[in-house]
Amino acid sequence: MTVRRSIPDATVARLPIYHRVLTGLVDSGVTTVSSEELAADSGVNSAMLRKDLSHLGSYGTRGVGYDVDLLVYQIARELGITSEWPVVIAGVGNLGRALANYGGFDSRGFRIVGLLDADPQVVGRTFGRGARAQIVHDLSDLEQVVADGQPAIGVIAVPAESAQSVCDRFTAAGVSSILNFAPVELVVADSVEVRKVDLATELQILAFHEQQRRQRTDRELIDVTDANLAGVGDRT
Amino acid sequence: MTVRRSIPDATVARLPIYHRVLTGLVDSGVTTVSSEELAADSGVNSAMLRKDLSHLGSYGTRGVGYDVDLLVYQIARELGITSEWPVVIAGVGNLGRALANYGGFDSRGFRIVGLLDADPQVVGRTFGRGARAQIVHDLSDLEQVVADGQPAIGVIAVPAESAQSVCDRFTAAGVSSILNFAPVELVVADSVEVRKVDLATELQILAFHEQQRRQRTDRELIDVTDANLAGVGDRT
DNA sequence: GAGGGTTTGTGCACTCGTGCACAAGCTCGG
DNA sequence: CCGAGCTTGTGCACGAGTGCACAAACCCTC
Repeated sequence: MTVRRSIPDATVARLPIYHRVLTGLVDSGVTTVSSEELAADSGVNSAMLRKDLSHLGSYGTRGVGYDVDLLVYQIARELGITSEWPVVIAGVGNLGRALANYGGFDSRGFRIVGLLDADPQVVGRTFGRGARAQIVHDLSDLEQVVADGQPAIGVIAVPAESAQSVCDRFTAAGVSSILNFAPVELVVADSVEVRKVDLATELQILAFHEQQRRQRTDRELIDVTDANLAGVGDRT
Repeated sequence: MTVRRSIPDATVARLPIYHRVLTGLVDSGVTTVSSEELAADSGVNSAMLRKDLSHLGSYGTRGVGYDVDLLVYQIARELGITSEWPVVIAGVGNLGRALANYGGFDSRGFRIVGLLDADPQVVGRTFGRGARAQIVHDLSDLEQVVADGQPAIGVIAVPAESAQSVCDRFTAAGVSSILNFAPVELVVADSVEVRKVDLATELQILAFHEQQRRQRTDRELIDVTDANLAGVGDRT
């Protein structure tokens, strides 16, 4: 009798993927799926998928598989998609706009309740289509926007210089979860959770592995020890 | 005598952060830094930082700390920032534009050699400021753009439906590293490395923890077991 | 030149994540 | 009603990552 709570972080990070894949299956009219199929579509090992799902409870049927509708619902409930999450976005540059226009938010329970920017040329403009349209407020009205919309999640898409300041004001206003796109390490109280997405870092990790691969193949061609990397110079 | 190669993945993922923080220190005129300080600025444990850096070699001085300039160079070399990495971006929506305009690319060795989009209204337009300006090519010219620019890294910022197709064409044309922003699990050959950034997933992870926190505090207020969630209601 | 203070580099132990392999349990046909 | 054939759920072992704690090594002062 495992206590339902305390799902491993690694599992939580994968649940949204399963949920997305399963939603696709629902649209395709599939009603039952095996761990093998779902794992393949999600790009993970089937044993890991079963263990992940077992943390939510025992919703599969041995010899058959999982009921797609039931599984979608259970994952949605665990992730909190069943309720609606107000989100506020600071910084309406290209990145902020990409988020404001992102179609997948509504269906996953997120609702943008405020856009903020410091640029007077942007303040007052409207982004987002149809019912999701939102006017951009001045960044100085942050506290008021948070008070009105009561967002639990704040997105920081402002330049690095102002990220910490916006973060401080968010947390002071009661925002307890922050998604940070600015390339700085935010300092926050323990009660606040921060997740970071750094585009340059991701590219650099790819570049590193790319370089490793090239050095490896280089070494297979000409078998020279790399002891003398004195002349660093141009890698043309 | 550890063999220089085979740096742990977890370390590789942090090197870009150290590099960024150190670059900031250089700009501030700092010449020497201790593991304690650098770790604090990078948001990690100091022992972990020292172990990370030890994988590059022994570039610190006991009793003193690390020479900032030397460390910046060594990390840059390890990450491959010393050479230039051509990058091609497919999809010039808000996200693709955010990348095209991102200022931190040049300084980290990345150079955009091609922008691609399927929308005729966007093809032919120019994005990026000054010397980084780039004309948007038609997506059907992907192979030609890759042949001309010889990019090692391809960024996929197209809608989910066309992501796999673009990915296949990228890899067929010789791109061996892919950064995927589309919410799909790409299927590729083993020789190709894919990294994924999914905005909705990040928000859902935050929402999950937010919900956990609320349930925890709720339970402290009213101590009711959640055993009876039988009446789930309509799952139309 | 010697000793105190400081900081790096790393051995060690612990935790977490992953995947194999198999028992438990379901369905369906006879 | 029973057995064959699947598929789930999980015990177990292995590997990777993390952080404490300490020896090794350096600088500076006297």
